[in-house]
Amino acid sequence: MPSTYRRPLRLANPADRPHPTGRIGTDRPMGRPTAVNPPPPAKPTRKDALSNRERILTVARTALAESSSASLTAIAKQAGVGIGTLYRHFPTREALVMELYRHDIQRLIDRAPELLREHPPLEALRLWFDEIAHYGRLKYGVAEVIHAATNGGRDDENYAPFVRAIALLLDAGAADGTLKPGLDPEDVLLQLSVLWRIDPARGGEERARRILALVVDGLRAAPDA
Amino acid sequence: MPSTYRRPLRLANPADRPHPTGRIGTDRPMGRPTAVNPPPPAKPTRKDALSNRERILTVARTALAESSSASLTAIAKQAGVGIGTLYRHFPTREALVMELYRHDIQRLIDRAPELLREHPPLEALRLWFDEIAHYGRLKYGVAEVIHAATNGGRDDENYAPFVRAIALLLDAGAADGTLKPGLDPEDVLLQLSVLWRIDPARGGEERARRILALVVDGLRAAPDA
DNA sequence: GAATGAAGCGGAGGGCCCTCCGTTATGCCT
DNA sequence: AGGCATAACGGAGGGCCCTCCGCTTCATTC
Repeated sequence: MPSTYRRPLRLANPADRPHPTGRIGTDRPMGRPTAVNPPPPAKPTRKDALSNRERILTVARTALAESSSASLTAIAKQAGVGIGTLYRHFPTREALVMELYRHDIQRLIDRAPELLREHPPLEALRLWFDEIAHYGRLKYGVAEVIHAATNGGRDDENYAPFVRAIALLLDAGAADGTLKPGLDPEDVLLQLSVLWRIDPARGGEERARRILALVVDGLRAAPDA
Repeated sequence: MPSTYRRPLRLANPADRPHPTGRIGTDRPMGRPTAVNPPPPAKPTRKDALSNRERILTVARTALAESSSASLTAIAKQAGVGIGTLYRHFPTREALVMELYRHDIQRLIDRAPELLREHPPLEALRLWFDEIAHYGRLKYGVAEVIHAATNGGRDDENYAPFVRAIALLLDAGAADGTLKPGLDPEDVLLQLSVLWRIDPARGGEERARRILALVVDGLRAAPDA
């Protein structure tokens, strides 16, 4: 019987909070970029580091699947690694979760242009939203992206592509006149953040769909113009 | 120099979390209701309890105004009261904040019927949203209400009236055909929860207004029906 | 005014988050 | 092979949240 600790889940003014910085792979003065040399989230070069990273991810995947609020301490322990190591690899909880969802998120991002090729913009947007609503993992993935970005994390790594995907859809809709022109993709992204506040147990999916439909309607061009 | 603790602000599946229960005023077997006898949030009867409660509120008001994420520990200490006492009075952080915002929230709720008397429904809804966007305190107050409710708190105490206020506006709009019929007020409330994710520092107010405008448009009756 | 029982107090205790930094061990170079 | 610089490790430490429960102090009764 674990404990009865109820996770904070604070509701703080974003402006209050400092912001974290990852470190792995950054210590190196980074001589001439060898080939593929993505900045902070670069995969560690040392063998032990790499294996640790994998181990953490494996453990985290199952642990977080069971209870999305599993403690990092527990994950570290179960992965046989010090808490400091976990943080070295994933400077924030979001970073860890993001890594787990990265594939799903990326697939979602890729879907935007695909859908646009197969459907008219408005329809594409609808379908895209549907995918988000349908796959719980995507919902939480999206939530993480928004969350990280909102908290001043400047987590452009994952945030920017997402915004671009939305912008793509919005622009297409603006071009053919079905959506309002000049919409801010970040506004829309923010509206999606509602999704993770929905209790999935109590008619979650249904509610999610309803709300997304409302959002789409809000984005449509005013027909009386 | 305080500390560098970065508040969790977790992003957990609501279903994972147990839920708290207040206690003050509930120990008494509550004989025949004396007159005004609201259930749990009843004001304590003992003199010391009452003064403590006031003291906590006073301290909390200024502390939270300074930094919306002030620690409860600090507040308790500053109020010259044990942490246990603080929790006895306000079983959760939301409860405390809610109490501070109670007046503002109540005023906002009261505004709904007032606005409906003075304006057509759609306009009333717009104005109501404007008030939320404009007063930061309301924004955070609203956030707390939603937050508490969303976390299975069944915090009907504050949640229900709010939902009713929205329902009022929606019904009026449905009646005169400017809003969609059959809208779920809780869906709308949930959409408002976006507001507190907006960083107030970076063009917050402007963004809030934009998004609220989108929300309203989403609620409007489809003119092509 | 004393007795008494329950409301209320308060802080220890368990759990978590995250940072810091002394220690370890790996990759690379000679 | 041996040495070295340093990437990476890991856990102590400081801070926070929240619960539990023995002790204190009102308020009420006699």
